[in-house]
Amino acid sequence: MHEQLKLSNQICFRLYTASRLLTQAYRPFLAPLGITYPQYLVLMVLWEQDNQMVSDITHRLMLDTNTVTPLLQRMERDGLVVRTKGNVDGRQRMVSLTKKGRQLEDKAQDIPRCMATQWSQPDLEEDDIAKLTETLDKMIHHQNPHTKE
Amino acid sequence: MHEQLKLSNQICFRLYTASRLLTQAYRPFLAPLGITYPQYLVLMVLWEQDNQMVSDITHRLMLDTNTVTPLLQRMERDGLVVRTKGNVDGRQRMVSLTKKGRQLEDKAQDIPRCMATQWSQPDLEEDDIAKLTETLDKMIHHQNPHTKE
DNA sequence: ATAAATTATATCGTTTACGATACAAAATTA
DNA sequence: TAATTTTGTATCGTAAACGATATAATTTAT
Repeated sequence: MHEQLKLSNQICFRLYTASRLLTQAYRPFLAPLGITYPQYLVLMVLWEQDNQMVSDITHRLMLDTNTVTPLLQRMERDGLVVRTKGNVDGRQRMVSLTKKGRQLEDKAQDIPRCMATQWSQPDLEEDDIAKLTETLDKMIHHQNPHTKE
Repeated sequence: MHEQLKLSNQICFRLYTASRLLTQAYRPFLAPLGITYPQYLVLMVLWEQDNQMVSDITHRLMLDTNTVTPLLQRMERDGLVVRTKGNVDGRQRMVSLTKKGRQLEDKAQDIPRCMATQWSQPDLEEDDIAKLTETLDKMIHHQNPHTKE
């Protein structure tokens, strides 16, 4: 048995699992709004600044168009956004919030607090989260094809 | 603009992104073996101990059967495992490595080292990884429906 | 023992991810 | 300007995830 091939030694497995479990924890709050977690991410990008190009969103979320385009198509189908052809550059598509998409921001307002409350626990301190954030940011920066040449 | 709804404040987005990017980093090493990352996880479970029930695998990976069954079916199709009906309990299915599946362990042997080398970097210390592991384990333990009543 | 409830796994439908490829609109070059 | 390359987005195919439901075998209750 190769020691390094044990599941218990795998950082990636931990990230994968923590990501899945935390995303699952969002579901009860997102389902009533009729959105999924990736859709929530797109909405956060647009709530922060409306009318962005598809490429802006892909960069922000570090995803590719082949993931984001269908995601946006479903969001358009569900009346959350509209996609209009860019008039400066005909290849680009501008993504804009609909009224419905904009209104969701208020409904989503409490989600961060709910989530924070839910997994506040004695053995997981503020410091741990800060350190986690810092380390994840380093890893993301290191791995992200956009941030390195 | 609700401050808490900024992407930059989202731990879950960081986990999601770090998980994706790190899984992507495995791909160049796994593709030559003809396996995906989730399949690699299943193999690690079986390399550690062969002949496990589907439920053992789902528990270990903290996944559900509706994810694991199709995963195992693809692995059986690709000749990595076989699934036999349990003779003690007829509902259970025992998953066993084939010769091919067993042989992959040697081929995968260097992957952990390759991965470690690849993202060893000046600003990401041994300590950071240890702390990350610890925090993720706490989060996973807290969120995992199996570990809490 | 027979019916009812439980359990282990499987199936189905929808949404993500992502590699590979296609396509059309710029930008560049010849 | 016509041909070529590049770029932004979309499409296609495959593999995960996961809620909901189905199925079959085991337990429990009656």
